[in-house]
Amino acid sequence: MSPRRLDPQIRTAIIDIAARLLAEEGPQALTTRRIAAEADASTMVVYTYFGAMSELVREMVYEGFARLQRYLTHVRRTDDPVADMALLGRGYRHNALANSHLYAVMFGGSAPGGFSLTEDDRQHGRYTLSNVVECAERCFAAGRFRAGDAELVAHQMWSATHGLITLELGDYLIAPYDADRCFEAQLVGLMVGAGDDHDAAARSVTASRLRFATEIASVPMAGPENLPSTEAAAANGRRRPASALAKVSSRPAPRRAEPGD
Amino acid sequence: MSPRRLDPQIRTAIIDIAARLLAEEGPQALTTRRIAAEADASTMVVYTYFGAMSELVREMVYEGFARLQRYLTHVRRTDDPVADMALLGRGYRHNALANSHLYAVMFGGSAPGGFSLTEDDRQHGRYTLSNVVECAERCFAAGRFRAGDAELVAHQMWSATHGLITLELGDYLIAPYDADRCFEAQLVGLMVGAGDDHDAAARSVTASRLRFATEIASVPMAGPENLPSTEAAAANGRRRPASALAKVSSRPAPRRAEPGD
DNA sequence: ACCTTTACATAACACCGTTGTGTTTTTGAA
DNA sequence: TTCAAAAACACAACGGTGTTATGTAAAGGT
Repeated sequence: MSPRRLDPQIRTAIIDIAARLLAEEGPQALTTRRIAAEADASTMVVYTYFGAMSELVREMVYEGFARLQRYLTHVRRTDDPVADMALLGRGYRHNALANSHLYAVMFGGSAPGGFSLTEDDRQHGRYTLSNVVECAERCFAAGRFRAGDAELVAHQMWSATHGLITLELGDYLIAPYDADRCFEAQLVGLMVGAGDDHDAAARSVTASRLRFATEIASVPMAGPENLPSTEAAAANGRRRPASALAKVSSRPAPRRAEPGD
Repeated sequence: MSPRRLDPQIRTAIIDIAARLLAEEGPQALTTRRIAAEADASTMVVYTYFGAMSELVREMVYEGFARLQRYLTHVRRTDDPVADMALLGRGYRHNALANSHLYAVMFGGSAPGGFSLTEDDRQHGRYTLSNVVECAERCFAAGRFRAGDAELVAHQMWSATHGLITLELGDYLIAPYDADRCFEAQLVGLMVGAGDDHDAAARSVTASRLRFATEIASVPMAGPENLPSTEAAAANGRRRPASALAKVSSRPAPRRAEPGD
């Protein structure tokens, strides 16, 4: 027996290409033929390296959860836990807007290539809530939130923020009730709903706005090349291999307003 | 000149079939060939009657907004406007769960047949908020909500409820933090966040739960046959024309828990 | 050097939305 | 009543999708 091994660099290159296509041109650009063309290969690469298109999408979903987690873990624990909580919300929204197409896949919005979330995938998503749960407990300890179930509070923060973001990505929030305005109001409303005093909540939300630039926007976010099961392959200096059909790309990803004011 | 007119009954029959396919088998069953087969016709019917698949989807989206509006307008205006507000939320969720696939299309979740929302479509969606805005104003007048922007409050109610529903439809909310529990907690949290006293909010939310059966669950919701531009055609007694390939249908729409407990 | 196992390319299959190409049917006017 | 124009409709095709069968070339342990 003497098989022939897969090239891990090709695997990461495929993920890189797919992530770029999803980010720049949306889910309808995520086709096996398009990916193969960008990689100067045949459509078989998707099946030899991932088994199916949906598994390739799943790899990107994992990367998406990892990025979200990275943002949330960069929120510092200060003596104003309500401001920390608001900043977690800002980080969540920042990640969703920076990777809007991927966010839609992660939370059931779109399903390119027949992809569907498994229970394991969803558990990855719920795991990121642990940051919020811990922060809610600190809000309890500080006497800012009404004593209760921290995990339940975290779910309320999550669902409300998720809803605002999906409406925003669906272009449902327009002036004068644009996403930024609704988000700021929602942050205060969530803190008050959890038990905080209105004026204190407003002050903490304002404080979190100032921390956004240093704790969220500046988080080093490497490209999709370093993924799970990527190991080395980063020592290689070249970028992607300059595809044959580098067509002028229909439209270069619609510019969206950044959340951090 | 002497053209040949379209049969309005066929048009409504197509919409009926498409709505049933979407509801029972999801967006992936909404294909021109499948619709044509169910209608014992060729795929051309979709194009002669609707121009394109996306326009047929648009008709169903309009019906979806009409149903949502019908639920919301059946919430009575009582002397407990906070309970009215909570019941609006229950009606919103009830409609979303009863027409989950359609709800996903209405708010950007899925896009069968290359459908995409136009600004006019979204305006239909925003219009249903007027019920909530009016209710928020009554909450202000009753001294229950902190004085402010009724439309902004309505947006907070909307985005939070929408977020919980999309997470619920994506199977992200599981025990012990299942959708019902999160929703009840969210209702109270939203009212408190808008300025209501916690105990008063809890009482009103509980009161709204009792009103659900009579004001929401019992709303007469006719099938998709009476749609805009349907006019008569209802005088016809027959149902759909018993398609040739009434295959045993993969799975009969997953059963979901009802919100009104 | 060999031989097995696998990667890979090519082409095909079944499906999709859409669109030509005819034919059939309706319908207002002569 | 007859006629002809215009549109509905069926059929088949076109370009696209994910996936798979088939053949070939290359890699690696013996």
